[in-house]
Amino acid sequence: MTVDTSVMRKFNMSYVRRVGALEESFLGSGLPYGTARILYEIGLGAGTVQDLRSRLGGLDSGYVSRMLRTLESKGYVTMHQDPTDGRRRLVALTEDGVKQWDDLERRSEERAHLLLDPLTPRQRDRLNDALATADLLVRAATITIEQVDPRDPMAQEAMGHYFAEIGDRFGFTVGDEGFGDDPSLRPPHGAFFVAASDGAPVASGAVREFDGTGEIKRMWVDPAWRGAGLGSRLLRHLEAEALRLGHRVVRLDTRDVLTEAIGMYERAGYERIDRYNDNPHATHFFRKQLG
Amino acid sequence: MTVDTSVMRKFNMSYVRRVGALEESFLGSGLPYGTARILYEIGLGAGTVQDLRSRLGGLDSGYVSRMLRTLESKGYVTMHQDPTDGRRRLVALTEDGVKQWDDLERRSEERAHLLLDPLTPRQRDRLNDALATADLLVRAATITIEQVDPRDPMAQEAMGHYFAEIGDRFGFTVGDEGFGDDPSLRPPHGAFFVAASDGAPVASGAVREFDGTGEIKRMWVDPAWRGAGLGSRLLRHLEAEALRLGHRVVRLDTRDVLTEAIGMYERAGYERIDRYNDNPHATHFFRKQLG
DNA sequence: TCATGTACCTGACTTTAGTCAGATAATTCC
DNA sequence: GGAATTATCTGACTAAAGTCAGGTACATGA
Repeated sequence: MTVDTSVMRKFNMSYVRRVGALEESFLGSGLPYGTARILYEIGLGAGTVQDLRSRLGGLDSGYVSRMLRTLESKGYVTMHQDPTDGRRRLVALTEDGVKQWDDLERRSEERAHLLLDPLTPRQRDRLNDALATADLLVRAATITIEQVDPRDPMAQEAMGHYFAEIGDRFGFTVGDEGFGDDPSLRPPHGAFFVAASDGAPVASGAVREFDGTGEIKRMWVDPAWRGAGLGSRLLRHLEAEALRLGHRVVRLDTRDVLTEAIGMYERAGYERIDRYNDNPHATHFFRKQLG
Repeated sequence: MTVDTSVMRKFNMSYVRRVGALEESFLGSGLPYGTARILYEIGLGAGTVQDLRSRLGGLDSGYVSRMLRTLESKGYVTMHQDPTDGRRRLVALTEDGVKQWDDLERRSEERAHLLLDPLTPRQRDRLNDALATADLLVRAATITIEQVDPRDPMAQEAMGHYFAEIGDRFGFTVGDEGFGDDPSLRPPHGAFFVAASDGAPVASGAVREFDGTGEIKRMWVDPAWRGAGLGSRLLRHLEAEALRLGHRVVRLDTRDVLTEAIGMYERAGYERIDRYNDNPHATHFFRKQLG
């Protein structure tokens, strides 16, 4: 497979040269780049030091600590012990810190204006569309699918969306049953996967054993992400896991209203079968031979 | 006028976080970022130290000199005196330097692949389209229109394109007449403008005095740039200059085959008039009241 | 031909960015 | 309740990035 990277590389070159100095917008604020980024992330809503570090891509803990000390001494942030876990420290902007943050915002805004203002309204719309598309696809490409414990906060959040959506779309709400913790979705006979972008779950799915064969459960894709090929990617992942767990066949159930999902299953090689369980909300049943 | 910058800013955030590390591709090469960038630019065709500094955005001369010394001691570049100006030094890659450069290329290529490979072919096409559109518009927005002497290399290059195109499209070639140097396009009664992107001319145009009123000449827009609003922008610029030169009226001639140009003149408020000169190739004549 | 300017270089310096090895206090797990 | 783990901090360090003040050789224009 040959993939042409020239368009992307050309774009990177020229865009980074012109704008990539998003970084530069942090300069001139009197704060070094790293420190300004930290201040900015705090203003964006980082609560704990941990949170901050993960948002910034795993910076050294000592390094971050030192920068926080700098910001504290300048009077931009205050730090307090987290009441729910005494090891953690909560970070917050002071009034002066908020001012600094606004200043960074303003600079960033100015920078964007410098580029957008010379364009006609039609060109601006085209540029917005192009950037939004590129953003979505680049995000989609950098999504990672990871196995997590179904009790993990990420998994819980994903299932929360999943059930909320079902409740929303079908006029019923789900109680604790099936949400909190379902051991069948955990090893050794099950597995739960979450696809995350920027630390937020955007899709989830699980495999478990049911009646001697593999079964796919909890398939959910964030509405904003549908049509980006994420569902199929996750499905392939789940099938591979089912195979690893020793199944040659997987089954799943779904509902007639979920037409996109049904189309996806069919494209992925699933065939309609008769009802195999007593799920009252399911209307369609599928199976696929693996390997 | 309120302009929504949020899409662009969101894009910058996420793109720079993921890819903006075009920079990172320079790392792992054994060279620090700055030094690697210098090596890369030399390979791209920088000839003199001066050239290099301007391409890199005006770095400190001492800083660049020191990095060149490093590259020289590693055997990646050689430096010689410029025979045409003994103050200048010419920089070139050695064989080892070319190897290093290829290595940087490979890394940059790998980085792009990392992003493109997870996408489906259709998604890749969409991303390519989006990035190409964004690239064009961003370039268009950062174009600067500058007044130059018509004898300046930039102006000559632009006029070369202009006449080549006319020769190409109308089956005749133009001799020296009008190309080399036309004093009427220079101050005090004329002005020549070039719009440049990345140092290459993409549009040109001139104002001069003819028969007591202003006249617009040498209007040319690079074919790749048509439809990006560049022509109108340049036209407004030329009109402002005509006004500054004391004219209340500008005229121009054009040819019936140039339908885009004619449309642009009409949208800009030009009205058809009778022939006012004896240009054998002109078929349409326009005039506009300024101020 | 001489003053002025240009292109590049050297040395001395500062600030940023980042790493690594412990230390400390709170929490979690048997 | 004690051991292991976790979240954060401190200190000591290095390399990279960048600035500034001269200095030298060459070029240019009156």
